[in-house]
Amino acid sequence: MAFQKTFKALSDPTRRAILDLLKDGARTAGDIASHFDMTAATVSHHLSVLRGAGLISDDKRGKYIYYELNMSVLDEIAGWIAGLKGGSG
Amino acid sequence: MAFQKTFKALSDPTRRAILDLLKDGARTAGDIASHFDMTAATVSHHLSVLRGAGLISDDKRGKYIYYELNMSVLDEIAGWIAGLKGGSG
DNA sequence: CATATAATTAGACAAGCATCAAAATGAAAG
DNA sequence: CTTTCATTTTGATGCTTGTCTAATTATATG
Repeated sequence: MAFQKTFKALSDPTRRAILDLLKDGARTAGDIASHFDMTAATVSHHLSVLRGAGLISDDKRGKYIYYELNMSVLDEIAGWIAGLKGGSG
Repeated sequence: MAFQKTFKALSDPTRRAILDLLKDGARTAGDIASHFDMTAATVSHHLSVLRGAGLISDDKRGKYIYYELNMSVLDEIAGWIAGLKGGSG
């Protein structure tokens, strides 16, 4: 499975905070960046990692890029955890 | 929450494989190490990271140390994912 | 076109991390 | 007590990563 990118993406606190931010709906890159005490370039990098892991998707509208949560990959993670709990299966 | 150590621990493929190995029951450090193409010292380091994250617990019996899965931390991760899916709550 | 705004990309750097070999700890057995 | 086995710890090394500044792309507007 392609868990590697996903877990790597989730291992950074800023990236998890971005996901938390997006759970209420899509936001622009600038809006997201304004919530963190780091440069827009750094946040853009984090968004790129999240996108590469399939955790978010982007939607360009004019000057803005809207980012949105992508649940399916998170479902796979949840499934993996459930598998650990299930025992030998 | 103290997710940071947990997600960092899960971000390495060897450590996830160790958890997969332990889902069927406790194993000694040597047994675990024998499943990987790396030195016992390296596997010991990974076990230490997993223990530090609360993902496994150890049980020393004589010459051997048995490691065992610890589900409660995984439950917290699953809960966090569920929270993302739930929306604004 | 020139300017302003939104966002990314490029390049550099320090901190962190996985790995190994070698040394050290701890427990059992001769 | 010395040896052996199981495991960890130490110290070193090269790769990865998060961050920044500066430069670049892309879109809208005067």
